[in-house]
Amino acid sequence: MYVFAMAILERAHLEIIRAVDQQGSLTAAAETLHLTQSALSHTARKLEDQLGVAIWHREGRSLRPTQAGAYLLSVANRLLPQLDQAEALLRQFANGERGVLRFGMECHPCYQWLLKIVSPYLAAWPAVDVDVKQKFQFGGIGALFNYEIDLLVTPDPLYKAGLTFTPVFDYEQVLVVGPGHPLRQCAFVQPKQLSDETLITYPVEIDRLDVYTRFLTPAGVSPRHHKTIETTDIMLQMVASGRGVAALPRWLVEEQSAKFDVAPVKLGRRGVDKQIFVGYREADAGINYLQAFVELARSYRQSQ
Amino acid sequence: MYVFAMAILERAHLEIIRAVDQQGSLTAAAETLHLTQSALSHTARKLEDQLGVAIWHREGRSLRPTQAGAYLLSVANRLLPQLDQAEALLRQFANGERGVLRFGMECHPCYQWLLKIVSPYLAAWPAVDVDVKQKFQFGGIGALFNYEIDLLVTPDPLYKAGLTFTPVFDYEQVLVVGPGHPLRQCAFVQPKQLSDETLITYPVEIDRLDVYTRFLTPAGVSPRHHKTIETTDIMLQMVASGRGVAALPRWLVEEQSAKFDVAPVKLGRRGVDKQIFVGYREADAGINYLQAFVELARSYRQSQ
DNA sequence: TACATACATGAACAAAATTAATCGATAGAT
DNA sequence: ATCTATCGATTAATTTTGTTCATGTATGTA
Repeated sequence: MYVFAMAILERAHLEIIRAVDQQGSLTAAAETLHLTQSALSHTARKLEDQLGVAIWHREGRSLRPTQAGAYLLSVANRLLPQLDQAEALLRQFANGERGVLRFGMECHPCYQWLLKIVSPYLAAWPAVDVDVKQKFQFGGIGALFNYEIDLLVTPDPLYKAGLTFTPVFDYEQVLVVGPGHPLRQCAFVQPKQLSDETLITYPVEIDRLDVYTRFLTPAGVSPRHHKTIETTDIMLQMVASGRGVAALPRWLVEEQSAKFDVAPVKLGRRGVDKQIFVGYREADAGINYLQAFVELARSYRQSQ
Repeated sequence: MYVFAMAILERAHLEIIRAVDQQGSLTAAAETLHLTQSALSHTARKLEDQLGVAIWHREGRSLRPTQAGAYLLSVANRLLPQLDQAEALLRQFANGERGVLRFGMECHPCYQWLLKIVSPYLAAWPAVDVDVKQKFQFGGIGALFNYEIDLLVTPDPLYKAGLTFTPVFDYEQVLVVGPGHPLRQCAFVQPKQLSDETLITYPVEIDRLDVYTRFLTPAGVSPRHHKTIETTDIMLQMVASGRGVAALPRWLVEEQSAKFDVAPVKLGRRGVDKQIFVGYREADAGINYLQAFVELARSYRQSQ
């Protein structure tokens, strides 16, 4: 394995130089390296020939490092531990103990959900790092295929060859109203009842908003105004102060009702039920820290 | 060359990983490494098998690094330059451009002389480092044989097999007297004239002091007092203030006479002439930065 | 002087890495 | 849609390299 004509110094040479220094003789070094003395003698001489420098002074039957040898020893002591560590780390990669889990998020409630689940996961997998990305040039599915992310959290699974989606969270999408809102006491709201309201949503395309696709649009209704807000907290603040109504997961509203004076109202008689899925490449099914995340997510779903 | 069963990651692997990243494909990498595409493909696959980790995702006809691959790339970018630099430095060793010249000093005037000559030498050989040692368990010759030092500067050459000595400096050892000293006007001093004096010398054994071995002892004379002082400056200060007389090289006294009010007096009618030699191992005769030092020293001798 | 120990050497052998030839897949051009 | 150039994988043959075995030489020691 010579790769370049120029490259002479191999890892094995450094191992030999270090072993000879530690053991004090070629023969002893050969033993620790599980080789014969002859093999080391040959290799050492060849290295010296190629470098054009003596590495040891031969004085009778002992080897004393030359200046070049002393320098090489310092190189060996510096670089060999780094190579050893690299191999150890790769072994962790191989065993699936170490890795980076890159999440892609396609919806705002997904993000809220991930926050809850990531912290027990990190505790269980200390050698795994987590990264979250939210913008994708070719959509979440494309990011999965391009290996930009490893897990996609989305309400819209796409059953496509090479990808696996698993439901991890069920929730009901509800209307959120502020204090003293006329709809607050209703068992449910009908589309027409929003035609005079200001609807506040996250800033995404309308066909990705369930209030539209599964509630307003089928009934041919539009709200009087439509405002977009980035963050959930501000959105709830707006609703609590009577500036409009919003559509959010019921669990999120209930969690935040202690903080903001808001109440959930069912969307339509039947309600709007949603699911969040995680998707990953089938090729990655064997990565155990990835599987572990999916399992953890599923177990959370059971417990609710 | 496998050395350990454990060691997998070789320099060549890192070269391949770096080249594939830089060139963008196996085929292009093979070209820059002067190998065939097949060779790289084999080596890469074998490495992945041994590590148990994929280094690249194979997507159609392109290679995209996996997490492990990205990590290995960072290792390669960190370690390969260090290996390259080590080889470059060894090449300098091989060409005799680089090295460390370790001096051993066996006499105080030798040290004074070395100080004068080292600075032009360092200017001429910027890649050579100089180190000076003054204490030796088995004497200067022993230090030479033990490779503790590379050059011995001494007034006492020992023509022994394996060593070469060259005279590099001739000087006259003289008595140094202070202002108003009765001997100051004499053309020379005789041993008896020192029997009432205080003699100041460096702190070494008497049989290594030329005032004794070549002047006082042959005449059976001893000075009244004998004091020892480490440093030349303090010694001259003592002499200048009339606390005693000393024996030093004439050139040193003349150099310092501007600074201290001292004068040289010949030791005996004939004077005491001395030589400084540098000795080195014959085995090192081929080291050109060592030869260069000896040459430089000799040329200084000529010019004086 | 004999003996043990350490490194060097040459030839034979074993184990690799490398190559050549070929295949299948893919992206881009016509 | 088809063709073509390009890329990586594969197999078998070849070459190179590393290792061992047996032996030699030098050195320090009982």
